[in-house]
Amino acid sequence: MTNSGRKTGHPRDKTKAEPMRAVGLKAIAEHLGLSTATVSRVLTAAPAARSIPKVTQDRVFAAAAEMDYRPNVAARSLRRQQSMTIGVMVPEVSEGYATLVLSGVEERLLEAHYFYFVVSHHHRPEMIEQCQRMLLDRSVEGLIAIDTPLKHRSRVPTVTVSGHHEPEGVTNIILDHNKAAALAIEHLHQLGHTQIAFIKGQEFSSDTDARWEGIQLAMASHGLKIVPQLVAQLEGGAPTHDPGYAATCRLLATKKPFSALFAFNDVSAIGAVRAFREAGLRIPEDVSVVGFDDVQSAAYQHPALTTVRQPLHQMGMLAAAQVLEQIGALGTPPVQQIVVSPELVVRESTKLRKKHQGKGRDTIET
Amino acid sequence: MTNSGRKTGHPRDKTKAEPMRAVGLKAIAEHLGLSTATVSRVLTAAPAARSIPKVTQDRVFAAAAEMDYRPNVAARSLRRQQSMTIGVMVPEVSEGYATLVLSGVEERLLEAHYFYFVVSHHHRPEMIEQCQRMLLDRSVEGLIAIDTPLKHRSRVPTVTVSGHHEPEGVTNIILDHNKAAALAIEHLHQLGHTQIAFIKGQEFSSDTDARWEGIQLAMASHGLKIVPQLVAQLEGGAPTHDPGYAATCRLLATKKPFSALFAFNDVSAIGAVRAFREAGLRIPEDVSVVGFDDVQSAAYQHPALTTVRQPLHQMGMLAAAQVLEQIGALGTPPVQQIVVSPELVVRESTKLRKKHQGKGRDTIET
DNA sequence: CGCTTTTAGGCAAACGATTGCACGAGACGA
DNA sequence: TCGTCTCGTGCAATCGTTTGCCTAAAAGCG
Repeated sequence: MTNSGRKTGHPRDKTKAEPMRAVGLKAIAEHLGLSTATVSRVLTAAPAARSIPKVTQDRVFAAAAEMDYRPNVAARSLRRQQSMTIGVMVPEVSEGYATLVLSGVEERLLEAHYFYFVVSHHHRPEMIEQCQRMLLDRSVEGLIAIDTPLKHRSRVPTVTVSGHHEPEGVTNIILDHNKAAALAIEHLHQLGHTQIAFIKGQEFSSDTDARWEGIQLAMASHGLKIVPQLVAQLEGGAPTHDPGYAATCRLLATKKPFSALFAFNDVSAIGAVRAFREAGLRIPEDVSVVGFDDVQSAAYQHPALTTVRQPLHQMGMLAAAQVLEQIGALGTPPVQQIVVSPELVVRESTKLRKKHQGKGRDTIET
Repeated sequence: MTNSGRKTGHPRDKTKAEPMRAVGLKAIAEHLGLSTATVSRVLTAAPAARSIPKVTQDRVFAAAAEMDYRPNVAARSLRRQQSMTIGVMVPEVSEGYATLVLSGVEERLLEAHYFYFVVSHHHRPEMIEQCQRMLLDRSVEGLIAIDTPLKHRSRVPTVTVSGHHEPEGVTNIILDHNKAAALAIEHLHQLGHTQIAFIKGQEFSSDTDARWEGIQLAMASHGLKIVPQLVAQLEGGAPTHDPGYAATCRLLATKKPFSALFAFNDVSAIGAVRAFREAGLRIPEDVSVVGFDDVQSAAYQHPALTTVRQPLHQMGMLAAAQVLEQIGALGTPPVQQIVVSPELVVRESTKLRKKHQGKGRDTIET
């Protein structure tokens, strides 16, 4: 595929093989004429360090700084029985949704000096099982599952982001899908749209059902009917716009008229836009399109996508905060569910419905 | 910002407090009437296990499986002095470029049973310094720096992806920027474009200079001149299309005519497209645009972006492979540089130049 | 002045897996 | 029959920190 040329390697660096073992407590202790116990207590600000006089403490700190002491994590983990690491499971690393959440997770975790392992399972059920185990084997202290359905809970605190029907004991960070659907439907309804088509999520996506229920509720409360032929479901797991494109083609093939589309997520919405365009339909003049998530590229599209924004970064932070809380059993009690609110971002892909349609695609409200 | 409602928490699970310590070698050994030494040797397939009879080995394996033995990573790391973990530094986790590389890294590392920590530095130099230290403190065995300029090498094998001017001893996975530029320029030239505008990368981006040199070479070899006014530089670190938009506005403000733009990356190209459109210019009819990287959303754009693709996933795999190789001092010798080839992906944003321009923006070749 | 605290810090046992060295028992060659 | 090997396994030290328990001097106090 791509040629890979190689330049000469640098010689295996055997020069001045520094046998300089990393400095440990031992080294500091000897250097100071103290015991490792004392040094450890000072450096970790252990309660027992209260009885150690200020001057000694300062000597220890000074020596540690000067000798550039770095505690050995393996030893510390072994002794303290904690790894300062949590595991994160995602469908794909390269995809917009998960990485946005991930950035929130990272931010919050690093504050607490925790690190995280990421593993992706590409929606393969046996893989997600395996991921869970691999992470536990690495003795993570907690698990965050992003858009990942868990079969059973683990021994460690677990929180899911956009999980549904999770086993007992796992905390779920979830979007208020009813509100989300209401936001979108209300927006479209206000613009005069009554014939609305939908793209449902893939079966494996945890949000699919909850969102659909929200849509049904919202449609009903606006006195609108869902036309079965105007509902298409995403198929295939690839995180590309193709499924959305295909679903939209199916929608168009039914010849049922509609003036607006509410897609399951932004990337399928983008696929839909392309399909519409190829069918000679203009966005938003002929069809209004509402996406979901508000991934970065939604705003860059032409037309810029009107979408329901999920506070993904914040959800990541909440997830991380929850795990940390449950690990440390800190102040606040663990909760079962945290629901966050969506936000409608109106951009260019939605527009007031034409009263008299030009293409025979729209219908006039009765 | 978003309301977060909380549902009742599940009670702190104190029921049947399992004091069931995780099974260790000790447990297996006792259960079998052997010593931990023997069990360890069998399970790790240590050389000394050669003298252990098959039947004993089988008993050990059986017991381990049945008791669901999981080695304690902390203890193993402590003893073996290896963490089976490598550290990855990226500018942002949520951004397309880095995550694509990351997915390659992950794929290759997991095969070798290695995990990785990710930290992002948001282009802040003091942060990248700190990241390096934090990762080393976590005793990673190797470092991968993605689009991240390193000040000095670490004690561990280090490989950069798209790094330039790196300190001695770090391996660099790099794109053939001369070829990349040649691909783009040649494509545009063949389409009849001679007045080409450029968007250079931000100063902090490692690729900026190498790419620019490639462009100069390519332009010269095609007998084309680079017009200084037609060169704008990206400013600001945000991973959004705004810098590209702004740069393009500056380009347009010079009133210098041009019929094609070669952007530093896809997201800036997308920003450029928007700027053009707002200025009443059509893509590709009035201006051809070439992006760079081929991030996911490039293909979803309207018009779909012609771009120079970097094999990012593969670069990630190569990076991971190099680190592993250098860690294990396996067969192949370490190399200083691996260069991969770009690929031109022609989509919809470039087009044969009009001979007689409609808007007075183009020039006729002399 | 005796007695109880407090102050200051050391000893040594964990934590769980790995590994160099050793040891007893049978096999084997002289 | 007496070494000498190889086989099969165990002992115990080690990796670097943490921490419960201890000692010993100094300080407080009635």
